[in-house]
Amino acid sequence: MRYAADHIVSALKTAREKKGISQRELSAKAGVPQAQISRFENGDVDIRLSSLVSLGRALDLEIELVPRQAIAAVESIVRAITRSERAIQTTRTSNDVAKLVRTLKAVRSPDISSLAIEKTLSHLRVLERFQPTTEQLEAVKRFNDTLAKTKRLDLDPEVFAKHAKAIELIRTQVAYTAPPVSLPEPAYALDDEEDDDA
Amino acid sequence: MRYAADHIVSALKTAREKKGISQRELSAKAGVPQAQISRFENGDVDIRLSSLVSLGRALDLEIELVPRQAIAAVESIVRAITRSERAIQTTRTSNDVAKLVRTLKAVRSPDISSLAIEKTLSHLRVLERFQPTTEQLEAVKRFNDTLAKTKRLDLDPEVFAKHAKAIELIRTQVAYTAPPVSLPEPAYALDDEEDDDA
DNA sequence: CCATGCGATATCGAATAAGACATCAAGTAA
DNA sequence: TTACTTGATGTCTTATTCGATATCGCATGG
Repeated sequence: MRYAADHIVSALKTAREKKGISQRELSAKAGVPQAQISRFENGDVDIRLSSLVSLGRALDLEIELVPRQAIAAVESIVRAITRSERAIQTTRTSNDVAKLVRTLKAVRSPDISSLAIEKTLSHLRVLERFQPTTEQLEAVKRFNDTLAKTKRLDLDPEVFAKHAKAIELIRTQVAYTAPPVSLPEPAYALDDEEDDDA
Repeated sequence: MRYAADHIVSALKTAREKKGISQRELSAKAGVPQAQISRFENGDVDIRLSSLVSLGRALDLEIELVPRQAIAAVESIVRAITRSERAIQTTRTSNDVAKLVRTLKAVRSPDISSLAIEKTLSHLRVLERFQPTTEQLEAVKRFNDTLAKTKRLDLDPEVFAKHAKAIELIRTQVAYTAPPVSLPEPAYALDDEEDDDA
C-alpha cells in the first residue's frame, strides 16, 4: 500500500540506519515487533500514530506539526543538527572501519606503495578513536565497496588515491571537529600485526 | 483510549479552531468523516498516519520528525510563526468581533460612560477592516467572555477599562502591522444604527 | 561448511480504526 | 418559537493494523 506519508516513513528508516541499529534492536527499544517495523519501513502498512510515536521516541525523534510557512526553516534546522550528529558507535558502524582496515592490509598490488597503504591505515586508526559522523562513515563504506568490486586484483592506483585522499580529509576533519573524548570501549582492536601510534 | 500522542492531537485541534473552521468543514477538506475527527480530537481513537497527514494538510500543517536535540529550536520557530499568523477571515472569526460590537451596544450602565463605549466601538471598526492575528482575536474573545459572564448587569468599570485598553492596543498594533488591504468581502456589516468612520 | 545476524514474508487471531450513516443536546441567530 | 450549526455519540459493517511466531534467503565471518 502506498499512502501519502513517504517522507515520514523514509525519515524514520534512515534515522534507524544512521544510528546503526537493526530492526530487531529497534523493536526491543520501541516495543514494536520487528515484522511490523519491516512492513512499516516498506510502506506496507498505514501505521497508527501510537506506533509511530513509539518508534520515534526510540530513535530520539519527536513528531511535530509544522505550519507550512515554517517548514523550510524547520527543515534547515533539522538538517543542520542531523548532519553534525555523531554516528552512534556500534559494532556495526565500527565494523565499517574495521573492515576497511582488514581489506587494506590484504592489498598486495605492485601499483600501490605499501607506504600509501600505511598512511591510510594510520588515518583509520584516528577514525577509530573518534566518532565519525554518518556522512563521513559513508566515505569509508564507499571505499569498502570499491575494494570489494575490484576484488583487490586490478586496483586502479588513481581510484585508490582518490579514496585515500577522502579518508585523509576525513581524518583531518575528525581531529578538528570531533569531541576529544576517546571511545568508552573500542569495539574492536586494530593491533594484530602492528602497533605504532599515529 | 489514551495513547502517548496528546500534543499532536491537541495541536491539530487548536489549529483547526484557530482557523475557525468546523469539524464538518475540515471533514470536507480532508476527506475524513466528521465523526472520526470528533473521536480523534477527543483521543478516542489511535489515528492512522494517512488520516493524520490528510487532516494536517487540510490545515496547512506538515508532520515532521524532529531530533530531540532540535525540538526546542523548532518549537520556538513554530511558535513565532503561529503567533503572528493572521486569522483566516471566516464567518466564525469575524463573528467574534461582531458579537462584541453587539454586546457593547447593549451595555447600559451608569458606571460606564457611553463615550468609552463609543471609543471601543470605533476601535473594533478598525479591527473589522484589517485582519487581526489569532492572538489578537483572543483578546476579543476574552472581552466577550467577560461580558457574557457578568450578563451586562454589574459590569465592573475597572474590568471594562482593562479590556477596553487591550482592544485599543490591538487597534494600534493592527493599524501599524497589518497589511493595508481591506477584506475581500466583509462577512458582516457594522452599520445598523451608526455610520461614522474612525 | 557452519553459525550468526540481517531484513523480508507468511500465517493466524484478536483488536480496532474507518466509513457511512443517524441522532442528539447545546448554543445561536432570525 | 423555529431554524440552523456544531461537536459528540451510537450503531452497524468492513477493512486493516497489530502482535506473536516462525521461517526464508542472503550476506558475512570463523
